[in-house]
Amino acid sequence: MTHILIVEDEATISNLLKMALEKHGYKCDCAFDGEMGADMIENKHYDLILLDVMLPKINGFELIEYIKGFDIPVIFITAKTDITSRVKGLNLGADDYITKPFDITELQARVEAVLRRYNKTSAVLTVNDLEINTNSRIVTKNGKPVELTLKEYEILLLFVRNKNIALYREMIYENVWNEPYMGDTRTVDLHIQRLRKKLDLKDNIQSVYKVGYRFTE
Amino acid sequence: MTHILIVEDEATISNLLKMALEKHGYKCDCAFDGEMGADMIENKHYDLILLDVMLPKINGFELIEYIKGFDIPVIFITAKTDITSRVKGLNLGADDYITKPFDITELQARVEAVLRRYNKTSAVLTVNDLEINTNSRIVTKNGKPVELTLKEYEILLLFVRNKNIALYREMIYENVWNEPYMGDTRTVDLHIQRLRKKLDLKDNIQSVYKVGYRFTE
DNA sequence: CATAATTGTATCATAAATGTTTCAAAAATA
DNA sequence: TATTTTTGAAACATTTATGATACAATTATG
Repeated sequence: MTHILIVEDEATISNLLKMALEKHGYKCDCAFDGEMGADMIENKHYDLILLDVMLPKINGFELIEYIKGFDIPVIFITAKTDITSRVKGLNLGADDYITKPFDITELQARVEAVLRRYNKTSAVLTVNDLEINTNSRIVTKNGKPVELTLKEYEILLLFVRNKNIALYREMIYENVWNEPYMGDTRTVDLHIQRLRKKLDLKDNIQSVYKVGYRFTE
Repeated sequence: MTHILIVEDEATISNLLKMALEKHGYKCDCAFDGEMGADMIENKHYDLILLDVMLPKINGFELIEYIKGFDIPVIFITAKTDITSRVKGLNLGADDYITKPFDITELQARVEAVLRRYNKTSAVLTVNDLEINTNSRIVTKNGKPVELTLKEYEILLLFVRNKNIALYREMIYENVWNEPYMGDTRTVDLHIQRLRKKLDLKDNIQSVYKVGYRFTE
């Protein structure tokens, strides 16, 4: 389980981040100021820190200095307008940054990229004759590349990362679309049908009546 | 991973350097005076040292003397006005120098040049019939030189160094332009179209719908 | 200072992705 | 088995992204 610490004083943003990341299988804790952040880092292991620059008590820059000794990757959160702070953050050793307001999908991609860089985990997911390269975003079936759209790709990724688990339509929708599921649409179904067709996954992607879908090997 | 030590007492400059270099894939540490620099060199391997002449405690000239035994290339940082120190530095064994205030792009080019000289790594990147000489900045296609503008050249370099990775527009922009990407412009797209046209890279530079572009062989 | 080269914006056309609707097929329920 | 509900499949409409071109603005160069 990958643990992420979110150091951010605005609860709205903090919660948004937490929800988005936990949906993708990360465990998140939140600290609301720099001091609290420092405390938490001391008492528990984290694999990644998301750090807002403008914090009460200890600010982001000071905290980064403090974190340095722990060898934990850091992604800075900063306002789009506040260029100088962002620059400063990177200087001090943040591994990446993301600007507010941010695109959740991109944030997730960056979190993964930073974690990959640190852990040297593979960027390639394999299921039978199916291969997903999360660096190049190229998907191959029996070695042959198959063009997937963004939604298709993200649904596939969700499935592969949640093998043998029946996923509710709601989960799928909220994970991929990053917005609340209002029910009664067939959008998810349609995309899954297209996925099945393109990758010949009739047997792997099973529909779970009244619930959603399940991916198996 | 190439490690660079920045020995510089002004945090602003130090940070600027670190940011610019880390964006281009170098890992940087900072020392804030000569003594600290000497310590760090003793305890860790560095591939290159950026060294300010005017330092507290031990000054740059003394430190250079000390470094000599380690066989690490050095680039001197010096004020524009202070020509004599520059000369002195070179005499003492600096491999290059850069004057404050400096142009980031030029600095990066010099860092690469010095590292190449030291490691005797090739200055020529080759992808199929495409050749990029990073010394002369001459790009040839099937042996024939092709004129590229600065932006085109840097985008191409970024692509060649990140083969088979889907790059977000934002990443491309911030790497090449060294400033934050505000979104919703077509600038990157346009330059990529020009690159494709000039070098006939329709197949190599693929657009990744809703994401950005990807360079493949 | 004038000219040329580069870079960036605006526009339109095209292509691709997405989502809704419809109807047929399948599954559950009684 | 009949009925209801859900899913599959196809066609269509809508939205969005990219390619291409022309032109404006900026920056370099002599």
